[in-house]
Amino acid sequence: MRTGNISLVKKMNKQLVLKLIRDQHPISRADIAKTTGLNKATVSALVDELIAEHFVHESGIGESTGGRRPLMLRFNADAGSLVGVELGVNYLYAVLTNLNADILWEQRRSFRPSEGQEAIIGEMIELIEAAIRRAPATPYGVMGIGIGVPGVVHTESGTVIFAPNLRWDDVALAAVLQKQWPERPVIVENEAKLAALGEKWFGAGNEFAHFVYISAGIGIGAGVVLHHQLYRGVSGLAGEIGHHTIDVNGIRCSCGNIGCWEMYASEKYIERRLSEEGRSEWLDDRFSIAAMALAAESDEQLARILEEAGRYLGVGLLQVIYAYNPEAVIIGGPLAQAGEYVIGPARQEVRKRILVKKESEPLIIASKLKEKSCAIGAAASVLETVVLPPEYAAV
Amino acid sequence: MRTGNISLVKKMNKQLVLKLIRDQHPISRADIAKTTGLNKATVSALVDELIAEHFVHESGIGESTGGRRPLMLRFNADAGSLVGVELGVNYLYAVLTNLNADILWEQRRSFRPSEGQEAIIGEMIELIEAAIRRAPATPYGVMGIGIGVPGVVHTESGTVIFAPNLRWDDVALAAVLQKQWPERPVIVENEAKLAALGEKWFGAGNEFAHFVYISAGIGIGAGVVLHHQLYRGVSGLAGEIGHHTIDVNGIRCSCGNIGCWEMYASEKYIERRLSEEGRSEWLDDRFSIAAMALAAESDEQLARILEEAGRYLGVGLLQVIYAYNPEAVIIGGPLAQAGEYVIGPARQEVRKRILVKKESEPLIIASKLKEKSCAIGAAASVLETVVLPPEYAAV
DNA sequence: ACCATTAGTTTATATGATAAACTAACTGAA
DNA sequence: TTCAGTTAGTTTATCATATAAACTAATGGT
Repeated sequence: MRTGNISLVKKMNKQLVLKLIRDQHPISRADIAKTTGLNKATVSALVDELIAEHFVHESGIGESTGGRRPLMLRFNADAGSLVGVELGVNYLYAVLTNLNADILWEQRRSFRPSEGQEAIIGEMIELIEAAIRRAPATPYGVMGIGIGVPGVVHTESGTVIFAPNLRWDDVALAAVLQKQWPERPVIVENEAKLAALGEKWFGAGNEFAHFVYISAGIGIGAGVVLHHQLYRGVSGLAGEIGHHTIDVNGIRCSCGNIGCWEMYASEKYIERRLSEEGRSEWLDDRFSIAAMALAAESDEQLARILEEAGRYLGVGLLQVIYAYNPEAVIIGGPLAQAGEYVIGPARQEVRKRILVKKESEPLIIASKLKEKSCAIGAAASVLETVVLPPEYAAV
Repeated sequence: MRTGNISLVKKMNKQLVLKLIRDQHPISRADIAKTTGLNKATVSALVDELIAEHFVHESGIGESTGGRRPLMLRFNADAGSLVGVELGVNYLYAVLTNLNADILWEQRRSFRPSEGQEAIIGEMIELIEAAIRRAPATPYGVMGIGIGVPGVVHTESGTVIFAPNLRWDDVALAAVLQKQWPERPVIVENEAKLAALGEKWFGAGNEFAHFVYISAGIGIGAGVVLHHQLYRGVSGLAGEIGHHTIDVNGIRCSCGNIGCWEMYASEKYIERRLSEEGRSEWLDDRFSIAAMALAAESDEQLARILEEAGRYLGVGLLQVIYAYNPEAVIIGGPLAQAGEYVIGPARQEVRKRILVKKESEPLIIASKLKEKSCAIGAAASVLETVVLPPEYAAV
C-alpha cells in the first residue's frame, strides 16, 4: 500500500523541479521557487542533486532584472540515449535518440509478412544492436528499449496477446529481448498507445491533459491520455476503438463483428472504394495515401474518396468525444498523410453532429511526429519509465 | 502547483487509515500498521486524531491471538448526515442518510414537466429543507447536499448546461441552493455520474478500480470510474455515450444525429416496439419496465421486445468495453428492472462479438442500489468531497 | 559611491515518520 | 499457579525533509 513517507515528498518535488526545468528551460532557481511555491533552499538542494545526477546542467548566466544575474538551468538531453522501435506489419523502424527525442540514428527495414516470428524477432534484435552500437558516450548510455507493436499487449509481462495483422498470438516478446539485454528496461506496448505518448512528450499533445491519438492505417487504434497519463484499462484494451460499430447493418469486419469503424475510416475503406470506382491502378505494392493526396489536387474522384473516409472518421470521432471528452484529438497514421482532405471533412462531420456545441468540441489536429510517432513514442516510454515517471497518481 | 510539503504526507496517511477502517472495520491499530506498512506509533497518532474528529470510535476489545487483546476501531457512520436528491424528468426524490448511506428519511414527489424551472427548484428547496429538519443530532450535522440532474453539468459552477428532457439550458442550480444554505457544500452533477459514485461507495462497484455504470432509462447515460475515480473529461461530457452511433442508416435521434444507441437500448425503443407490435395497452401513464418484465414471464411477445433491447444494449456495450476496458459494467436505470430479460441477452451479444475473448470481457451485472443509485450517489458525492477525498491524484 | 533589488546559500527550526524501548494484557504450558 | 512468550499499544529519541529568516553575492540605477 502506498503510504506517504517523507522521501515520497522529496521524490515528488524533485520530479516537479525536473519537469519544470525540462518544460521551461532555461530557468533559474529563483524562478523555479516562484512558480512551484517551493522554498528557495529546497529548490537549491534538489537542483544540486539533479546536477550531480547529470539530468540538469547550468548553462550560463541570464539577464539581470535589476539585481544579481541568475544562473540558468537546462535539462541535459545528453544524459543518456533511448532506443525506440516500431514493429509494423511488414517493416521495422528503429530510432536512437537523446532524451529530447532528437534522432541520432534511424533505420528502416522491410520484411515479408510471411516470415515467421523467429525471423522477425531476429531482425529486431539485430536492429536494436545496431542502434546501441551507435549510441554516443553519455553518463547513462542507452537507458532502455521501447517497442511498439500493432496489437494488444500485456504490459507487465511484455507479451503480445493478439496481433491479427501479424498473426501473432501470445508472443512473449519482452522476455526474449530482456534476455538479450538483461540490464536495460525493455517496454513492449501497443503502437497507438506509444504514439500517443510520443505526441504527449514531443508532439501535438504537449499542452493537453486529456487527449486521444488516433492511429488510422490498415485499421484504427487509439492511445488515450487522461490526466496527462496513458490510460490502458484493466487488460490493455482501452482504445481499441477501431471496432466501434458505426453501422449494425454494415460490412462484416475481420473481427467477426459487423459495421466496425475501421471498415470505413481506414486504408481498407480507401482500397475498397478505389476498386469499386475502377481506380485499381492505385492498388499496387507501393500504395500510399500521401501520393494519393498529392494526385487528388487535380483528380476529383480521388479527392472524393479521401473525403468520404474523412467523413466516416468524423462519425466515429463523435463516439471518441462522448467517451473521453478530450481537449484534443490527434489524427495520426498513414491516413493522416492525406492532411486536410481527411481531417477537414472529419471536423465538419463532428461539428454537424455533436450534441453540446462549444463546450464539448475538441481540437481535431494532425499528428506532429507523423510516421515517427510510434518509434519516438517507444523512446518516450523509456524516458517516462526511467527518468520522468508520471506524477504520483491515485491508487 | 502541487508541491509535496510534509503536511501532504500526513493528509495522505490519515486518509489511508480512515479508508482502511471504513473498509475493514472492526480493525485494530496493530492490524492497520501491518496492512499499511506504517509505523505503529504513526498509526496511533493518526487514529487518536480521527477519534477526536468523531470519524472513528473504539468499539470494544477484540479476540486475543495469543497476547494482549486489541482495541477494535470502527468507522463512525453517525458523525454526520448527508442529503442526496435526484431530479428526474417528472419527479424529485430525496434521501437523508448517515455516512454509511443508511437511509434515515426519504421522500418522493412528482411534478408535471410543464412546471417551470422556478417552481421545480422551489419544490426542491422545500424537499431539502424537510430532509435537513429530520437530521439527527450528530457532531457534524448535515455535511452537504448533492443533487443529480439528467443532463450535462459544469461542476465547478454547478450549472446545468444542457438538460434536454427537462428543457433546461444554463441553469445555475448550485448557486441558487448555495444561497439558501451558504454554510454547506452543494454539489450538482449528472445523474449517471452520481449513480456511478453511489455504486462505487455503497453498491456493485465497490471492488473495482475501473467500471462503467450505465443508466438506461429514457436515454442512456454513463458514469465512468477509472482508477477508483469518477472521470469527467474536460467539460463533463465524458460518458454521454447514449449518442454513440450504432447504425449510420438508422433512426433519427432527438440529438439530430442518426442511429444513436439510446434509440435502441432504452425505454424509447421499448415504447416504439410496443406500439409497432400493437401492444399499446402498455403505453399509458404508469408504463413501467418492472411490470412488463413480470408480465413477460407468461407473454412471449413482451419477453421478445425486452430481449431485443437487451441485445442492442450489448451491441453498444462493446463500444464501452473498447473505450474503457473496465473490470465491470453495471447496468442501472429503469431498463435494469427487467433484470435478466435485458442483461442476459446483452451479455450474450458481448460474448459473441468481442474481439479478444477472456482478457477483455468485463463482468456485466445489475445495479445494486436500484432506483436509489442516483440519490445515494448524490449523498456519496458529499461524503467524497467532505470526508473521504480520493487519493491524491495525478496533476 | 551606494542603495535598492534580485539570486542564491547557510542556519535554525518545525513537522511528521520511524525505530527502539517501554508498559499493558493476554495465552498456554510447566 | 506461575511465568515465559506473545501481541497491543505508548513513549522517547532520532532522522529526513521543508521552511523561514538571515546571510552573502552580484547587479543596475541614481
